[in-house]
Amino acid sequence: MEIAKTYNPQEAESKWYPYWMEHKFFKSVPDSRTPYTIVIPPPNVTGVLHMGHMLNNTIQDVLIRRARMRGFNACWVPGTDHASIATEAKVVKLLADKGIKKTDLSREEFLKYALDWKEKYGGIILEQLKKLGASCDWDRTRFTMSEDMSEAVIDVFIDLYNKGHIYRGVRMVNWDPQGMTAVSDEEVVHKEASSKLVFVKYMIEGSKEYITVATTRPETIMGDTAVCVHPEDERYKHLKGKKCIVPVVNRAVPVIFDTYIDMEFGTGALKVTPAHDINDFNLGQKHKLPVIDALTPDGKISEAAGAYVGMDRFAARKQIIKDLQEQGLVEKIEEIKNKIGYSERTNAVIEPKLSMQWFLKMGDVSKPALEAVMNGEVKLIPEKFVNTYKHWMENVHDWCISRQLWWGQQIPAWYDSKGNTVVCKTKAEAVELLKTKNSELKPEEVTQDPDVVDTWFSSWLWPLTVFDPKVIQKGWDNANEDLKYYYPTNDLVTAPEILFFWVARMIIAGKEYTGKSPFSNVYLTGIVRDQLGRKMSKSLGNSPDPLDLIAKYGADAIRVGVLFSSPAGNDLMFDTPLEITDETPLESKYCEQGSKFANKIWNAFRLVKGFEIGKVKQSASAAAAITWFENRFSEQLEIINDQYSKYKMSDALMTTYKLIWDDFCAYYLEAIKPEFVDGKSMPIDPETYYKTISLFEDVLKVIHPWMPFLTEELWHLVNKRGPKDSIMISKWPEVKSTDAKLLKEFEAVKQIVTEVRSIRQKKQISPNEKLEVFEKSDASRSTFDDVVVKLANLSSFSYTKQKVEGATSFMVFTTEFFVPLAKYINSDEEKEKLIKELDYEKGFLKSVQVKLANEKFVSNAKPELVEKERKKESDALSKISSLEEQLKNL
RNA sequence: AGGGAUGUAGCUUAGUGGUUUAAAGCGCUGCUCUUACAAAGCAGAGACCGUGUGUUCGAAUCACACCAUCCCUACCA
Repeated sequence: MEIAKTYNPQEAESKWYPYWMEHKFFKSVPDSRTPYTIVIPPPNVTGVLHMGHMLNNTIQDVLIRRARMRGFNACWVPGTDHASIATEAKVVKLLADKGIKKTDLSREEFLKYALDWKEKYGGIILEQLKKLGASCDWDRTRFTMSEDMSEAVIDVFIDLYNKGHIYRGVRMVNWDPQGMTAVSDEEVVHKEASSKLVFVKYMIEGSKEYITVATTRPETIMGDTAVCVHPEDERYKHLKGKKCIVPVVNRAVPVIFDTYIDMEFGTGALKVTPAHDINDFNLGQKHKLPVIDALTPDGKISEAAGAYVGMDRFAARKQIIKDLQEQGLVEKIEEIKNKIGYSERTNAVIEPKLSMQWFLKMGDVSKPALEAVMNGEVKLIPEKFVNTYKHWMENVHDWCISRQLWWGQQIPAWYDSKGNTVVCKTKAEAVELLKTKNSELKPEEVTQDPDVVDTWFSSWLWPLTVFDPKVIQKGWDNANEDLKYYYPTNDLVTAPEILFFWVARMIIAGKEYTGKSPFSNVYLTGIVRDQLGRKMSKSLGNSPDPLDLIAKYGADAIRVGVLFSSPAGNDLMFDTPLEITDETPLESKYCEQGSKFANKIWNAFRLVKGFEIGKVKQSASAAAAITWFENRFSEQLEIINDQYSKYKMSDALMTTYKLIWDDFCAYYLEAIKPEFVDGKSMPIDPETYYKTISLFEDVLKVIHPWMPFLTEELWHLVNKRGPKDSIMISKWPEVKSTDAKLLKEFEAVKQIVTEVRSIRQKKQISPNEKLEVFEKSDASRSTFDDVVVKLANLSSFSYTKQKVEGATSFMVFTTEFFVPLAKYINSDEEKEKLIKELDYEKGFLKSVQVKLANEKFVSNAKPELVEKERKKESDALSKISSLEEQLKNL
């Protein structure tokens, strides 16, 4: 069979993913094995795969594939999140394009459109994950708004309400005028902006005097109900009891005094707009001021404002400034920097707005969740996030959980016409309950709250309800087999930015409903940035489409590429071009390294496959190489396992990479490779051949979590396989005890080989010319002599008790080696080399001797350390005397 | 404004008081198409570990200050 010279990833990817699916290798059902479980952070139904998903899901897949091979019952639960605001916005826009207004539709009609949209587009991202090789149990695919999952959300709402954790009230909330809904504190992104600070004159009633206030939001002037100054402020003390005239609407409002005011800022006078600023609202409460809501929910000037009605808030701002300037009421305008809140979902400027909302009291429920992280029940990786977590949990505000949307779980609160409220599941129950408060109740007047709950109020149940949606109703003790088996899950892999949004809240819900945290470890990935350190985003145009990268380099290469330099919690500076356009080629050195690695392994296979088995005896070098590689493999595997256990993913990958490239390919395969004689390969002995196949299989196994497609392809080529076989379900290799002395000896072999190669390089001696090497030692033979002969291409490797004349020399550890090279020796070069080495050794010796001469070191340092230094000293001395002798002989 | 994190070769990282005078991968330079792989092989150059001051017999590693970058929290109109 002709084997392609280069690995073709596309072919393997299209072959093996369907194979895995067909044989249900991803599927998990409870059994007697120990479970290993990951629930996916459900991507939005509106989402498409981006680099963040790429990183995140590769890590999850590596963890789950390795766990599966280690004999755990591995279960990775996939699914999507309904994303209220984003999805509703998408559907509203889609309808608008068809000329349909949301307000023209009934709730049911709208939800039908939304569901259709979800059916059509909501699964795209999951299909994309398959291209990556994600080994999710697709039979368990969940959706946060499916009927059973939604019912659990409603049950939780009712339960928490009955426990007194949920309340309804008028509060200042973050209003998204584009999404036309409240959003939580966590969904507001504050960004620095340069704004105009407008100094506006407010005339004092019945006087020609005026007071100047500074504002960045002139469009809220119509909502002003006072001007506030500091009671100690000498400039304004005389205004006590006076009123001033609000411009535009010419309303007289009181001048009030409060220590809240910062006298230094602006003019020390603040216009008070209780409906549009949280602090003004508090001031208004304190001073019993009226509230005038000057804005409509969609961010336009309201009827109540009395002027500029219907104008957009930003247009109104400009217009008002212009009009005030014309009236001579603007004293000056300054440019200032301030922070402006934007909606995470729609990017609209957030408007503080008073409104009636539902809240979850966070005080009590958050305590067990804080404790779980502090006492190590939940480990955050890296640990540095514990501080951040603690800070947030100790300063947590009540959570606004209602959203003025239709796409989501409708709040199970019911009202009558007299202002009574009950919380329960069905209208029938509500009627009964309301009757106890209102004896004249007519069933038809009972209405349900039109709002839905925050999406996070549903996804915080994710690790529970993906297994048993009924757990809230039945209680943890009656949970189904799945939940009992898989919960608590093991690892959660997610981005630090949703540590509070989601992770903290899942712990809260887990603690509340099962008494247990939903996972043991939370691995927080870095943020994927470009080479300038900017977060990759659509709007910047610096984010490559992962599918394009996969098409170019192959999925395995990308998986390896993104993890090569991404330690936990540190951002990943990805190296694709700064601007992704159709013209610039999509290039990434990281991915290239990944694809070169795939090709390297592929070619190692080609070599092995080309071996011809013959009736020959195993060579000494092959036997020695096998022993060495078995030891080396175990030694490195132990390190790799340890790195995994510490979630040092990049390190585990790098160690694996070097084990394969350097040890397996560059040393092992070179050592066992049969000789070429007269342009023909000699046959290999069966023992070495079969051992090599088995070692190759071990090597494939340890890289399989990273490169599932390539390894599956080779798994089937390297040996005969049954019809249902897969490397996916093979066993992760065991660590065996290793011979440290032997490993150390081979390190010397590597150095000898390097030294000989270096001599060839310097003397321009062809790699084909065989050389002779002598080791100055009392020994007469050691295990790896034949390996040295082979790798360094020697005619002989022998031992001598005296120095060899007419030879160049080198040292490995403290042993001297000679290479007779009479015709190549150039004593000047030799001298130079020796002097350079001698200088280094003398410098080193000095640094050691300084330490040893220091009495305080000798008396204070641990005895074994002093011993070590003495050993260093004697080694250096022996090297120096040997070097000096060589110099003398030249 | 407050809090936190990070700063080690051109890039990405490892190293958290003494295992050679700082390690690796990529990149770079030079040489080699040697029959698995030029998507390769071989060799080499390259960092006084952000800056400064301390603690210590000894500091990349600990402390303090400063600088830079990033993140989080906060109502400065």
